[in-house]
Formats: sequence, C-alpha cells, structure tokens
Amino acid sequence: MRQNPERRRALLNAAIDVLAEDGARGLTFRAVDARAGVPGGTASNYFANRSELLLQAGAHVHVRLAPTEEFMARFLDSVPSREQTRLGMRDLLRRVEADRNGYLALLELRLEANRHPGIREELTRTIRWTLEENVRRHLEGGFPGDRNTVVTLYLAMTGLLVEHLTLPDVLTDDDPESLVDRMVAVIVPEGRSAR
Amino acid sequence: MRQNPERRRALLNAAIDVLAEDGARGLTFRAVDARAGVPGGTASNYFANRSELLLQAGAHVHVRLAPTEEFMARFLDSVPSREQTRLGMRDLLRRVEADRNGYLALLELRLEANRHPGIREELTRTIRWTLEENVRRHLEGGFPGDRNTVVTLYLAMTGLLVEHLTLPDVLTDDDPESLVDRMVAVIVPEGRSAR
DNA sequence: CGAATACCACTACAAGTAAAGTACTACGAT
DNA sequence: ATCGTAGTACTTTACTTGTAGTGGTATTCG
Repeated sequence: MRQNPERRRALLNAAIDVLAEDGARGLTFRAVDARAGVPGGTASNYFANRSELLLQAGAHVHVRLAPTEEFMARFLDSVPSREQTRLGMRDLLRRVEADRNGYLALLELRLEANRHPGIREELTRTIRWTLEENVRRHLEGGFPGDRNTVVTLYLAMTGLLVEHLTLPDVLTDDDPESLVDRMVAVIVPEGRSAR
Repeated sequence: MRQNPERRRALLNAAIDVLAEDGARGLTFRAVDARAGVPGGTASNYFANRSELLLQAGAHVHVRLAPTEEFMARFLDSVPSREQTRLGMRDLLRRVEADRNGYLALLELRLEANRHPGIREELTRTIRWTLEENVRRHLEGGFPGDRNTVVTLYLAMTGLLVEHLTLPDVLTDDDPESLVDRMVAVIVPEGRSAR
C-alpha cells in the first residue's frame, strides 16, 4: 500500500469526479487512474478495494463542500435576520454550483449508503453534525424562527439542490437564486427569533 | 423482439427493483432476468439495449408511484384547508414508504439523467407536469397559500423523502410523520387562500 | 374438428470485454 | 546504498451480451 498523501488526495478527487460523471457504475480503479492522469494500477496500490475507495471518497467530499472559514466568520459576525439567512442559503447554492461534481457525488454516495453500512454511518454522522450545527448557530445567534424553521429550510434546500442538479428544467420559470429567495421568504418568519 | 405485455411489465418492475437495490451499477439484462424469475436472456429479447430498458423503466416508475384515483377524488371533494394539505403530504409519504424501491429507483434515474438526455427529457416532462398539476389544484381549489407555498412544499417534501430513504438516522429525533406535520405547519399559512 | 402457423419460453453456447491484481524495472530521495 | 514509489506490462478471472436452436402452446384457417 503506497503512502504518498498528495497522490492519495488526487486520487480521491478523481474518484469524486468519476462518481459524479459516470455514476457508481463507472467507479472502477482504472477509471480513477485515468481521471487522475496516473498510470493504470495506481489506485489499486492506494486502496485495498472498492469499498475502501468509496469510504474515503465519502469523507473527502465533505472537505470539498465545506464553507470557507472566511464566510463562516462573516456570517457569525453579522446581525441576525432573515436577510442573513437568505445570504447563507445563496452561498450554499453558489458553493454547490461551483463544485457541482462534489454534490452530485454526495448524491451517488447517499444511494450507495443503502448498500454499504459503512458509508451510511459515515454520511449520517457528518450530515447530522452539520445540520445540528446549523440549528445551534441559528438559535444561539438569535436568528428568526425555531428548530422547525431550520430543519424545514434544510429539507427544502436539499430538495432544491437535488432538483437543480439533476433536472434543472423542471423549475425553469425561476432562476435558482430567486427560487432560494422566495423559499426563504416562505419558510423563515420576518421578525426576530420566536423563542 | 417479444411482445407479451404482461412479461414486459414484470421485467420493468424487476428493473426498478434492481435499480433500487443494486444501483445503476447492477442493472444488467441478466440481473433483471434473475429478479423477475425468468430464464437468462429474456430481457435481451424484450429490450434492444440498456438505454431502452432504462427509458421504459423511467416511464414505468411513475405508474407505480402515482396516487390512487380514489385518493385524488376524496382530496378534490374535501374542504380546502391546511389540514387537507397535511393529509395529502402524509399520503405521499405513505405511498413512498409502501414502494420504497420505486422512489429509490427514481433517484437513481435522476442521477442517470445527467448522462442520458433521453431520460432527462422523460423525467423532466413527467415531474414538471406533476408539479404544475399540484400548483393548479392547490390554487384553483382555494387552498391556503400561493404558488411559492406549493413549490416550497414540493422542494421540502423532496428533501424529506431523499433524507428519509437514504440516511434515515439523520433526522431520528422525529418520526417522519410528525416531521411532515411540522414542515407543513411552517410552510403553509393557517388561513384560507392568500390570493 | 384437425392442421398449420405464429409466437413465445427456455436452454445453451460463443465470443468479446473489462476489471483486478501483481510482478518487474527504473528512479529519486534520504 | 537503501527504501519507497512511479510507471509498465502481463495474466487471470469474471461477467455480460447476443443469438441460435428446440419444444410447447395458442390461435386461426381450411
């Protein structure tokens, strides 16, 4: 088993792109080699088997999709309001559009989770933590709405991203940005926090 | 090319189950044969190639997931209210839980849509029509809320179903039914129609 | 009523494809 | 000089597909 961490990262990024572009069906060692631009057989030397590759790709996807520290700092410093929440959702949309493959790979991994308990645990833990962090920051920061508001927002945003990435022409009357705006307007109350 | 419609339907149902259980990676003619309990080579005789199989499975999934006529009639006869909307969402959840594989296959097909324009068109057309029908019925029926309400509800419900089917333990504090209830409470205004 | 025909189920085969794993050589860094 | 890695090449295995061929059944026509 080879150890070069830089190359390992490159292979994981390639695996994420392969997942997004060719689906779980296309995720083979050789396909990852090709996508990473390394000679055939390399991925074999870095991952014991397909499951191991999937698992590590699942962990790496969150690194790629995480918000920048800079944005988080700015968000936490702001005056809590519905408008700030709107900007937060817009930033999420922007990040996903900037790394379309990352989020598509996450969707592929969600479906793989039905078959691989290891991946299910990994994704559940990470996504659950992210959601709970969002709830905590929202409530402690004094943003308008309660837990249900945040959870509903999370679900609607998930639906929007799925729709936008897989069947963009279903919601073609609206560009996704204004769709986000109107979604926030429906879900988040206007005033300060309810509780 | 064989024509027996009963057998064709059985093969399509088997294809949907294979998609859900083994993913796009596992969808081969032989796997469909095995799942349908027919001798090997049968699916080859009913579908020209894999794309054709996917396309017809995509069309058939909507047949499996469609609400019963009986429910629709009862819904249309009811007095419009947030409570009725809640029951409608609960029924959707019930249907999806009753045909878990159908909805999972739909998610697999959504991801395949990124690669097959034919499937993308098929799914876009059907899902778009369904959404627009929901909007129309909601508004014409005098249910509370406007277009944004219905679209937001659709997106949140999509997110909820994705979450519930792929990573059920992310939202484990709440059983999905009460989650639906609270989601509707957040999104749909209490009173009669706003416009 | 019987025979012919058309369709289908099922078995079996043949060939092609691709994926995985590993052995081997060369190279570079320590 | 040695250890770990890059890169190449080969072998083996497994899987998938497509189709030919056979036998059975239902339907239609004389």
